[in-house]
Amino acid sequence: MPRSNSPQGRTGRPPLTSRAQILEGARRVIDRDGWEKLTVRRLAAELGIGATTVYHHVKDREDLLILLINEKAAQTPRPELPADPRGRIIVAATAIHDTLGGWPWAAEVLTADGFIARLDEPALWMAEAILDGALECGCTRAQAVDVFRNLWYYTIGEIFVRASSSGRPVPKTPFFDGIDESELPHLAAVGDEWPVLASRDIYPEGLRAFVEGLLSQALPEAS
Amino acid sequence: MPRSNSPQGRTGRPPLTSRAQILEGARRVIDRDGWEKLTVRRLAAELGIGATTVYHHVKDREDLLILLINEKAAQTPRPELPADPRGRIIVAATAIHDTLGGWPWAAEVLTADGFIARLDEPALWMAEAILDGALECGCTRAQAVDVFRNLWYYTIGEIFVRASSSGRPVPKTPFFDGIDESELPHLAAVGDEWPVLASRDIYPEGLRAFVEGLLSQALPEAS
DNA sequence: ACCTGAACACCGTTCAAGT
DNA sequence: ACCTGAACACCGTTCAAGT
Repeated sequence: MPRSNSPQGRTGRPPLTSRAQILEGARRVIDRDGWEKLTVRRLAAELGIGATTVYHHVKDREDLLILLINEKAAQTPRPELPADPRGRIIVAATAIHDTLGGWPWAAEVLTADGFIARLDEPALWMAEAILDGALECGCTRAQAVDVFRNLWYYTIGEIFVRASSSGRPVPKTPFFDGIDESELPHLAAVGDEWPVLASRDIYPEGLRAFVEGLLSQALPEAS
Repeated sequence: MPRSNSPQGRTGRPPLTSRAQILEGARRVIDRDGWEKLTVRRLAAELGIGATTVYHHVKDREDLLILLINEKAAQTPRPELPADPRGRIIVAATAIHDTLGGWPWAAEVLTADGFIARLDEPALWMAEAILDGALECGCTRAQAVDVFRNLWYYTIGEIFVRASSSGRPVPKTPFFDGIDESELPHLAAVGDEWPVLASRDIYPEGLRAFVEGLLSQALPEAS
């Protein structure tokens, strides 16, 4: 796994494949076949190289995904951050949500512990903005990190559910079939309405509610 | 995939393997080798049968996991539900969290759209309790479903992150290495403290904050 | 009706060897 | 230094055939 910006003294066979080409091929596979089909072997086939060659340019599959995420983040323009600190938190969390919404596979890699240390600066401004907003609201540093983590859990959970729901057959009706009405009256009452209700996007409102709750818990006597 | 409780007129070769034996074997594999190792082939090997035989008793891998979840839920005792409706929401969500915390693989299957319709009654009382609590707090039915979904996203997100963090090498220090201090001052200030802060369990407090936020948003003028 | 091995169409990763 | 095919150790699932 050589660095592209290696020191002067190069020797040996010149590279035929660059890291940039690998990332480009990965993007092509994702765009054409969907991210489930992005495998090391298929990527190699796309580039017309041996599967093993890929391992000379990226450490492993996870490394490939992290590189792809950082590249994507670098290309995504940052939204304007409002003056209101709560607004900044909301805008930053929504930016995470929107970015990952189109790339649900990224969420998979981003659940790993310490993932945040592997991200580059363009991907980290969102975390910074959330910390900044929470601190300006009066949170301690630890509380601000808690706010970030809690919003992260919520956001990633929503994306996972959305990701595994899309591309599935529409749930059949009757929905709660054979449910015990006396034991589960409310679920029975919702019944076939469930799929309809569950298809609504509630992230923006849920996020707002969560931010309110987190801040008022952290600062019970705020001005 | 024959039903165990099939009607009287049975003919042909008697079954050597039952669905119950399959689930038992699956539990053994999970307990001994970890859930990542629960594959159809390994399960068959555990039982000393051909991999293809498994498909006579369960539809596919996902079906196997759903059966396992329903079995687990049936064995888990239900906690006492407090009289306070908010308390009921918290207790039910915490029960989901605790149950899935030990079975992170279940979360994978439970993100699928319409998964809730495939659960049996013992697994559904938690959803019922959350709806019940929200309705008693004055929510409409749609709002109550929103409360459930939002808490579900948060809970499943926390479990995913926890699951992929456990069993990993402890993140190296310095944590945010080579970070741009002028661009990301708060992240730089947290620095090596991040892994310590991130290892704290914040689910209970986050849940409480979220419930507060959701209910006060749904009922702005509540008594 | 139930069970089977063989086969299909894949995975990620390592290793010794070639250029 | 870079690239390779072969190999290792797996996957889920289907299908035609056996008992």
